[in-house]
Amino acid sequence: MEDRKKRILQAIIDDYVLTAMPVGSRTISRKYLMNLSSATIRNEMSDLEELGYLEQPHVSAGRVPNAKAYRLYVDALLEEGPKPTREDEELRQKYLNRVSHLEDVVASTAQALSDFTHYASLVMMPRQEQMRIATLQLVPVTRALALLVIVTDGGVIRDTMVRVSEDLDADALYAISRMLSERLSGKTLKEVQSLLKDYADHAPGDPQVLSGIMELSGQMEKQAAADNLTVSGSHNILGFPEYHDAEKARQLLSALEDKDRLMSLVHGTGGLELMVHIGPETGIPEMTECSVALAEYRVGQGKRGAIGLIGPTRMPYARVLGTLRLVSRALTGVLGGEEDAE
Amino acid sequence: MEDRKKRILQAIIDDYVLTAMPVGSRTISRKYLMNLSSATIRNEMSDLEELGYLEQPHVSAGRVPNAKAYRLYVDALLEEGPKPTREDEELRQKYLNRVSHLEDVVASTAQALSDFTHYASLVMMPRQEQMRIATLQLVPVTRALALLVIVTDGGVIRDTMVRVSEDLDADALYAISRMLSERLSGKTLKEVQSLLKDYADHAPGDPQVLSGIMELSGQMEKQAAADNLTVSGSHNILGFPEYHDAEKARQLLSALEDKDRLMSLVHGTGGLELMVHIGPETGIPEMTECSVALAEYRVGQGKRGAIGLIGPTRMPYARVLGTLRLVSRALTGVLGGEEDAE
DNA sequence: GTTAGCACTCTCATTGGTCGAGTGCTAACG
DNA sequence: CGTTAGCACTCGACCAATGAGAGTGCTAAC
Repeated sequence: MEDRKKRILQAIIDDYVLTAMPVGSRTISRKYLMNLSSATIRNEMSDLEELGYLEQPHVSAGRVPNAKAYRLYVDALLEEGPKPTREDEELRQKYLNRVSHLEDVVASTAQALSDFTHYASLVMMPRQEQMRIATLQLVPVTRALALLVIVTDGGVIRDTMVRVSEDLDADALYAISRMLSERLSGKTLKEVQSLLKDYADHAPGDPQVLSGIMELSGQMEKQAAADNLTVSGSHNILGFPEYHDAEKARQLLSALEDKDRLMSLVHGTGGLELMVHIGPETGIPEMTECSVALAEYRVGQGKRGAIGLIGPTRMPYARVLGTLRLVSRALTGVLGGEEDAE
Repeated sequence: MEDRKKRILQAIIDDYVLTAMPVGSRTISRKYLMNLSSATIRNEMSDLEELGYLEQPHVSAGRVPNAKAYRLYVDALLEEGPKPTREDEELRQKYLNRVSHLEDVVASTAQALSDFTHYASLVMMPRQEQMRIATLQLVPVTRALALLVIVTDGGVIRDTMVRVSEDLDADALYAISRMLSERLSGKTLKEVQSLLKDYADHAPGDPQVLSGIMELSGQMEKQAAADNLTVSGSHNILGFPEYHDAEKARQLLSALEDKDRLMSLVHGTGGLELMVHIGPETGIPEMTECSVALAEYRVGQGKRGAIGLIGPTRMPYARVLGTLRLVSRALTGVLGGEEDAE
């Protein structure tokens, strides 16, 4: 595509991002490309429409950029890499002085992110399967119930109740814990499951505990795949003119509450630091008019989570991606992922 | 107030709950109280307006019931007690076969509640301060960090990282855990704090651990007051005609994300099983046009949490309260509170 | 005390007309 | 040949006028 067409398309996108109104040829000629007349712009716009980058709501309205247009724009963006703005710096400052649980850090990051950008934000915790067990301990709760606490290398804690035989006292549980802990540390959950199967034969511990752990690890795997995705600040969605229609907004918001479907979206982040799903690319019908920008963060060795922002397709992608990249790097830094912050 | 006035007011409320439109005298005379003419109703309505139960959006619209009207209605309702409907039974069935962590049970209850009723739902976890410690255990995480797990009598688990001196190995930590556990079990968090102060003098354990626990219990108290309130299904709000205006909806939704303010609302449930805040009674400006119905549930001895539904003031209070009561009782049952389910 | 009837008020949806923004096309220009 | 000026045309937004409908308050009769 000729350079001029690109510049015009860019101008249209910029203006549309700003105003959320169809952009006319005259606007472009006056505000963006003063050396060209509106008639010329009209011709080019007509071409761009034919190429599939623009759409016209009705015959005498301006043009509106397309998913295809944003995609072109974003792809260029992703290559050169956005640079942080002053606001980003502020956000970064605000947040660098906290150290705590993974859950808390990530959740409050999401909160801050949505408060700050006025978009809805999304957080996916790292998938638990990939985590390796650091320690494991049984804490007695009642005579027949114990809490199995598993600490993983990323500082993530998981726990579930397991039923234990009644004649095990605290000391016995501790002994079992130590033994299991020694043998299982460094393993992933998947490995634990198969290991335990063999193990059950030689059965040096309480068989009930073993089966408890078996059940737990299965349960944890299931839990790992669900639940660890949260959306916050979804009310920000309502601030956008494209969602002034209550019914539309309702549909989007309920789609955002359906974690399972969102999950599949976030999953597709095949190893890229930044990525964007534009409109229909999300694959979720209710989300054809909005985009999801995602950034990956890391915890420990190679465990990946994601944070993201959700807004109308008409997002200021450069800004949004810049902020996300910054925050995800800071997260990775704070959480001891292998990549350096900044 | 005369019985007839009450009946008319009731009819107005019923119709308004159904239609969300101002109710005229003719409607009442034809649909609800066929033995009275519209003129009579008009006279009564005029009286009711003077008494402060009704309002007129404009001179020739019908009447709209007031917070005061709903209050009268709900008070009567609370006395006689609503009865469960078929739908309630269905909800109850759906949910009786789960046993798990407090957090999970309560959260999924909230989810189910909002899905089912199509209102936004709210859950408050029991205040942690009131909880008594059952066991306490230190789980080593790294050389210098341990996870302090506190199990309370209600099966609620809290944990935080504490820094421990590097020359304590797992066994030493266990020994400390046992000792602390023995001395602290049965105490509330408040008590632990003051106890530890005295305790620090005789210092039989690692002083670092002690100060860690001190810090933690303070932290937990703070945490207890925040964070344990969640709202789900808020998208349902957008389904109501009174929130078809995007700006209004946005304000309400952001108010619902402000846990602190909501907290104060829920707190006022001074020991009643059911309660309702109608419109301005909520004390939250953004919520003058909606009501919050709350029901209490119990965990262990005397620890109280709350579940609730949030909708427009024009809620079908009888249904809503019935459902809430049912669910809260079931919750209390499942979670081993002292009151019996059903 | 209740009701029928009537005049009055106010909202809402409809209609028609105007305005302005924006397009596409054509013809002229460098 | 690309660019531009000009013009006719289209379409939505806005406005005012209009009329129907819903609902009220009041009065007088039952």
